[in-house]
Amino acid sequence: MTTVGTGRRSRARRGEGRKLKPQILAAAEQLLLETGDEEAVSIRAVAKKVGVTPPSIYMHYADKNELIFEVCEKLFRELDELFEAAAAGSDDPLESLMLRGKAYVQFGLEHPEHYRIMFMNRPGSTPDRYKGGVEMGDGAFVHLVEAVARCIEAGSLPPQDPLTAAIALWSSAHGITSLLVAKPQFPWPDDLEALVEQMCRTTVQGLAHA
Amino acid sequence: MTTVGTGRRSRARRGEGRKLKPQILAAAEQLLLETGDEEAVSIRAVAKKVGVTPPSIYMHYADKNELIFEVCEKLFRELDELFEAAAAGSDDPLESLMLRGKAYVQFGLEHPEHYRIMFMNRPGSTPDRYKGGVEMGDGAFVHLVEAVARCIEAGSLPPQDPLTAAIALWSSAHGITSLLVAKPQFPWPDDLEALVEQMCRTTVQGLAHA
DNA sequence: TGTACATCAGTGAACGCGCGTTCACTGATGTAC
DNA sequence: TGTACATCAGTGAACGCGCGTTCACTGATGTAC
Repeated sequence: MTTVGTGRRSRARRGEGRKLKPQILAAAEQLLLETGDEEAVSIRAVAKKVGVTPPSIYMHYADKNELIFEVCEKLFRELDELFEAAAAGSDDPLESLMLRGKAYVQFGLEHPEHYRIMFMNRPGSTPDRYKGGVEMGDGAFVHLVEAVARCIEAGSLPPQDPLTAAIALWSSAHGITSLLVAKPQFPWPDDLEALVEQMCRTTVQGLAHA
Repeated sequence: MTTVGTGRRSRARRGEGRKLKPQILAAAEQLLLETGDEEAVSIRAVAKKVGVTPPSIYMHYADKNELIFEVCEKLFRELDELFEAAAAGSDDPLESLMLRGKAYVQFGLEHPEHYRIMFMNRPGSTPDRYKGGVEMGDGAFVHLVEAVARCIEAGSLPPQDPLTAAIALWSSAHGITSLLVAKPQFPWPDDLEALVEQMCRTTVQGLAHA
């Protein structure tokens, strides 16, 4: 467990109190990554990691929910950017769709605890501010729907509801990802990459023959 | 919150101590169902529900893990039986496969918290006794692989690895189920049944064109 | 048939833990006069 | 340039909570003699 910034932290100058906020956010995220355990991200643990006492967290975040929420918000933003970058890897719309799927699964496997929080958590633990907005709705999912629509326009997929098709794609990528994350000791085949590839291909294939 | 058995419980006669164990198990399961919250299933809450003091739980279960484990074990057994019954609904092997998928999703939607524990939980919370056995490995999954193999033998599906195909089917059913469970406030289409139907069909279709 | 005794199925009180959160405070820093 | 003062960025101690688990016990019940 490392401390963010200087080990022994000195109080910020007047007017510079805001500097602590991003450090708290970063500490929360790092803590999640290091421990791989959502429950390890407590106000007390975050405060300790930043090098500050627990009550001072409340100067920057109303409560624990708000902190966790901001962590998630940040992750979702990064996720969307990641997908767009991956999708840009091919000009063929169908191939680009596959790249999205693979990037999705790869993200999940590389950051299982992040993935868990984002996609496998009991709903309602997130604060009121989000009204179903963040999730997958704001960025990544909308972009996925658009990508599917482009496939249909280009004739790579037969005419169909892009929303339903996008849900199918998301579902299948999420399905394999979350099972791998939740059941690592299941007798999975050795070549995971091939499994993911096949899983994505099966769904795309299924949509192509809808 | 109801009490299992008589409200004011009288101590069991000598030699009849074993009678409490199944009641504890039932209380734990009921508590999960009623509250829809895994964290509500604490030793103390279970004891209260049975009408007994917390320490007496330890006469029947070594610790909390063992109790939770037995709850899961029971659920998995029931799940397997449910699938077999659903699959028996059609003689056509491919249709039978679809019925399995739909039964799977239906179970998840009807018992979201059970589903969460069984398929969306962090691994490692389960005790040592299970070595990857219970899961989906012992019963239901093996039966799914066999069902896929029958489809291939019958010529309903082209020759392919039944294990990989079964994983694809499980993944897609799990994908849509777990997303619906985890993200109820996502703007899902109104007709969920149609969505599930389509999801299953897409995957089967994809396997048919493998 | 009566009685001493071992056993069994629990009870009641307590342990230590980490948690989110609140409250009254402190002390360095900038600002107004 | 000097000083009183308000403000800001925190601190330290404590709150009440529910948790899993342990320990010494109790009192009814069956059994052996």
